[in-house]
Amino acid sequence: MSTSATPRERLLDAAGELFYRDGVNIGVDALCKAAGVSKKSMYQLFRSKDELIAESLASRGPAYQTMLHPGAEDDRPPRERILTVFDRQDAMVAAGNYLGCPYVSTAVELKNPEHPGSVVARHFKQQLTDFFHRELVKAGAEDPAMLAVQLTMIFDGAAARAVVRAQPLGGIGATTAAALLDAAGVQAGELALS
Amino acid sequence: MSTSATPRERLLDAAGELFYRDGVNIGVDALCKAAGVSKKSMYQLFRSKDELIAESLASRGPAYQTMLHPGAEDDRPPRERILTVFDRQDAMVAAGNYLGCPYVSTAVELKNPEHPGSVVARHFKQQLTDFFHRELVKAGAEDPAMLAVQLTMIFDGAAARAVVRAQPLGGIGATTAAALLDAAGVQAGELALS
DNA sequence: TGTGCTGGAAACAGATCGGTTTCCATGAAG
DNA sequence: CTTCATGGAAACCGATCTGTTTCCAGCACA
Repeated sequence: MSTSATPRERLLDAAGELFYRDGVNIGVDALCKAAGVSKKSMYQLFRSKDELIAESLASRGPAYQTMLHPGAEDDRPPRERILTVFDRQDAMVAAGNYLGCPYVSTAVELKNPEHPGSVVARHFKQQLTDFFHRELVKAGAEDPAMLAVQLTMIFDGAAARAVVRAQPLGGIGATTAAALLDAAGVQAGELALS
Repeated sequence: MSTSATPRERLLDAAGELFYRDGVNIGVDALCKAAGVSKKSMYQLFRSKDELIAESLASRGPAYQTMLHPGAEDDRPPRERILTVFDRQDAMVAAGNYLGCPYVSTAVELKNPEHPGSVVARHFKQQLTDFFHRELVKAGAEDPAMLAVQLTMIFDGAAARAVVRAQPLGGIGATTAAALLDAAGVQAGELALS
């Protein structure tokens, strides 16, 4: 437990990790202990545990996206940029420390779709769909909106396979996404006709 | 709370519903109250709450499969029989009482893949894959094993969309499954060349 | 040296957790 | 009527839950 970061950052980090690994039902005591922060401080920084759940999900969004999405400097064609997301997910599954999409898992545990954490989860899923949509528009796909949703669905399906520990079938997410892109005519190297 | 069924049946029914609706963290007190059974009786019938979780999941398997899979009397070609699963899932989502696949959701909440409930979840997912596989073999698909896994993945992805309450896109599961079947050459009305 | 603020340690509160036990109403068998 | 097994109601256990409060060590600043 490094004391370098501020108590708020330490709490958000510990929350992001423990809520993901042990579920949102982990106690505040364990959380504060892991963060090296007293409960008093925690309740001064966050109104409630529910707010901490939402804030920790939101705070990890950018890092999570950087981990999944290819950067702007990656100038490969849209199809490759899209498949990169699935390749990176596959790599996390293969590494063995992937317990499903943190946003979907948290939404599953919270049940209530109006919970602030569920709202963040919905927002993040939309951002993934938006990324796919942008790439598909660049590729000149015929129905980018629907295809983007389909890709997001495959992403979450692959995550579910990891959760239930189904017999691993390496690269099944990327394979399926590629099949869908093929069917939609988004081919390797194809770019918009701009 | 009907007193007609045996205490065991009442418990399994209540558990199946409440664990699904409120999550496996609901207390045994609330559960027994809903089932009209005392805790004493519950702990005579089941060794622990964990065992009740697993048994309730297992007991609901057949009914859940009957709800999703087309029956043997449905003699339409494999492609239609496969798409029926997604159509029925879509119907449940549209009806508004669908909170995701009970087996995946429970596995997400339990975290531990060795938990008896997680084992049942894994088993059920395999059964869905097996159903797809049988139909794909009947249809003479080229790689039925992989395609069956892909379809299961789409099923779980569609379930995840329902959980996070993503903007509904009617029939997206069936549409995607159909696109995949098209790409694999499993066409409407096609049957095995037996 | 004295003052005031920050924040951790820990006790506390009231509720609930999984699980066990006691007690008693009921109803069938002799 | 007596006897005995069933099973519900509810108390009880120790642990843990979210959230609050008290107390005090440390430290910047005058």
